[in-house]
Amino acid sequence: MATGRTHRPATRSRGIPEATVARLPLYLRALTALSERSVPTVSSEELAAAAGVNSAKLRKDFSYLGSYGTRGVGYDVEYLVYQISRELGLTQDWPVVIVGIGNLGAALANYGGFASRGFRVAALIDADPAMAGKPVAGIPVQHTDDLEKIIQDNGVSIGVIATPAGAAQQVCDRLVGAGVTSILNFAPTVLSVPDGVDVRKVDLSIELQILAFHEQRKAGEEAMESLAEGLPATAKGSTDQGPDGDVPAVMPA
Amino acid sequence: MATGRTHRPATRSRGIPEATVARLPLYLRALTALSERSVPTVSSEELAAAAGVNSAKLRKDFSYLGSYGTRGVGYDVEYLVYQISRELGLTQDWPVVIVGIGNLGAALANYGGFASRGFRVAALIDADPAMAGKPVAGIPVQHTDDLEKIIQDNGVSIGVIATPAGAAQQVCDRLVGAGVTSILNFAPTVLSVPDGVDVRKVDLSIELQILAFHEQRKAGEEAMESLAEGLPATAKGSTDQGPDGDVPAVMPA
DNA sequence: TGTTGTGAACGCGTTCACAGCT
DNA sequence: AGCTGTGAACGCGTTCACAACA
Repeated sequence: MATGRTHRPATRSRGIPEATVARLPLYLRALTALSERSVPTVSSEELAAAAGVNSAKLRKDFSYLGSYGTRGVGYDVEYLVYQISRELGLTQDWPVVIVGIGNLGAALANYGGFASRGFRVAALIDADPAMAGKPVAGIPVQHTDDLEKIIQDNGVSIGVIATPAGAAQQVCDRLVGAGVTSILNFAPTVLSVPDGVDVRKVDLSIELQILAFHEQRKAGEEAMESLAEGLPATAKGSTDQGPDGDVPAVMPA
Repeated sequence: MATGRTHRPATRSRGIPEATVARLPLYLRALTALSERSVPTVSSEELAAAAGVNSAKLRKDFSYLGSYGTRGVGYDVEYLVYQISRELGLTQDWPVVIVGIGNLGAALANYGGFASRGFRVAALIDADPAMAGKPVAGIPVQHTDDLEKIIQDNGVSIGVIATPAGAAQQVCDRLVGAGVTSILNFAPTVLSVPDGVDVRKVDLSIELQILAFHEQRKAGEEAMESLAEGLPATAKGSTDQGPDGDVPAVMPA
């Protein structure tokens, strides 16, 4: 992946697996909910259930951060919230720009979960001159011409691309040129970026296609079950019942 | 993950790895672009570059589908488009409902990539009576009360949840109760569903937090490099330069 | 000659199961 | 007695490298 390669041999201990990183926000959300209910401690079992993972995985994940639990007791909620927040870099403020203020861009700008966790929408940028100055979610839209200046003035290192596919690479190049090193891409295109820049993508149509694949398979199985219908009902598989409940994880390159 | 477990021992050959399934839409997109430019064939190398993966991975992925290439030549674009579409179940029409027509729901309803590939927005549903009847993206919004009837009348098996977090589980339960077996969840909550129902989630705030983690790390490395500044400039690691260029991939739940 | 298809090696992530603390 | 922390086993996915073949 484009994820900033580690360069140095790594001092060991600073090696949190990517899969673990992807789950930390999940744990943090569950912990925050517990914190709001003033729950003082949780066991790995309870927290895992709330986050939708299994407890062994959760414990191993936490073990990469350090030994923050107490044997026989569980984890201190407040303390864990702090540790994970710190690990994720949420104790600092991250100014973010959103480029492309169409339906989606506007929705993102209005999204509450943004401000809540260390992220601040520093600016909205659109190529349409007619949009310029118009406030969206209380923030005036600025024109693409000023992109570089906006990035630099606000010290932005995270950019969100919500433009049409055709404009995405160009916007990406300008963002990167202006100093952005992390990009969240909603446009249905593969972005190419220099080494050291992280890209994560969110793609509605890909998600739907993956669902369709499984949906189709289910339909096929139903048909097969219909065929086996009249049969003496042997152990027909009963939907297997795996431990269930994994969570998607956007994997890096 | 909640992804439909395979039940039966699997006839072998029907075993396409989940990671491969997640990349098929990517290949399909690249192939569609080539097709529009009337390119007749591609090599694994070219196609892989367009899709942002490496060629060995692409060839192995295709090998799970069958032997659709020609040695010494490459792959026939049209043929591959068809094969992948069929494999993903896109040769049929998938009616989809979107629940929660706020900013995001409206953006999704307006999203063009929907209709393009086998998906059709069959209905928009919202809990706000004031929205009822109002058209969004040309489709009249219907009230939540009629959810079950809408699902059944339209034969919907894929639902998109774009409600606030608080309403998501309840909406999910009703969708599943009405027969939906695949859910794309935009609400920031862990949904619990019975076995056999697939859930994929798209979570802006999680994505940003993952980016923040890497961003923070980069800042840390810069600081370390500053420390090494005055030094005689040994091989300072030169960003290692791995084969580079992968792309994130949203993994299933 | 050029490119696919794939066995084999490898590495990462998950799960198991239990030793180690409280 | 209870729950965490983790070594070890396992399985999936990626990468390598080359044989097969048009």
